[in-house]
Amino acid sequence: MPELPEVETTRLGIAPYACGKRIRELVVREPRLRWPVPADLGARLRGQKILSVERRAKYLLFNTAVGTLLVHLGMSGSLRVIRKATAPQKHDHIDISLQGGIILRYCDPRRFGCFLWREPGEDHPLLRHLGPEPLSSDFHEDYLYGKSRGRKGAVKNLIMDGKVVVGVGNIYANEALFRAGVRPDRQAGRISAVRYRLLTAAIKQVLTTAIEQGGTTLKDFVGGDGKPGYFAQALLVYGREGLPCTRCNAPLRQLRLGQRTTVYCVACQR
DNA sequence: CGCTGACCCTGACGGC
DNA sequence: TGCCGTCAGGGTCAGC
Repeated sequence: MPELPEVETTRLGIAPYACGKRIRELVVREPRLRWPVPADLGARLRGQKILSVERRAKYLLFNTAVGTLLVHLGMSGSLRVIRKATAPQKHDHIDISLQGGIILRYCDPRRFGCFLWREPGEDHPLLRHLGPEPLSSDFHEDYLYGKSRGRKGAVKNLIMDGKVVVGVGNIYANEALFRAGVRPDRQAGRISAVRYRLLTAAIKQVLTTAIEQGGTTLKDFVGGDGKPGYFAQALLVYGREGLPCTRCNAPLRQLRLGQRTTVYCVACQR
């Protein structure tokens, strides 16, 4: 489920329950995630206080004095707050049991997520080559324009490339391109600086709005009914193939780019 | 270095 | 009902 807004929503939802608490134990029912959960992860975390919960790209970082627990939700993962112990369901692979009885329960049917360890000061390979955060000032029009020069691939693939900018998943790539009026399959290197200004702004806007609306999902999330819920945000193109464009009424078209479904308006996006 | 395609896994859904 | 193919919001990696 998670795109960046949902990861951020998750972070905001669990941080108040996790920060300052000690980890009682890590209960790993299924270690076979994207990479195996390290066998000594529980031993490292036991008794450690969670000093902060940060996010980098779509990774959640649980910082302790002895190192950092690195969590990715993959495609289908969720991490929710369990107030009173209930029986784990089918794909509830890991519990982070906290002092005070709260459990952070990790569910991930497809097991594309991960639980890994980072030593203090370590330059972790999974984080090493990540591009700037899309909502930071490091991500700006000149930066994206510069990155695009010489690239022959589709612009949609460029903005979904984590080495260029992190956190732009398939849904929001589609949405941002529509709002910026840029065709997803256009060669990245052949788009003007002016249009990269529009695109950069659209990416920031669409993610900001989604995070704000993710905030409304927050209560459900923390309340522990387990419903990941999706953003109430109206998606203008994603999932609307064949339906009329909200701007010009032309039927939206679909194609595949980098093995991912792409929807756009032939008339509005150039 | 840039780009493409394979791959990791389960579940939902549509067609027959 | 059941079986089969297709698709799904993540990302890494090998190979050219």
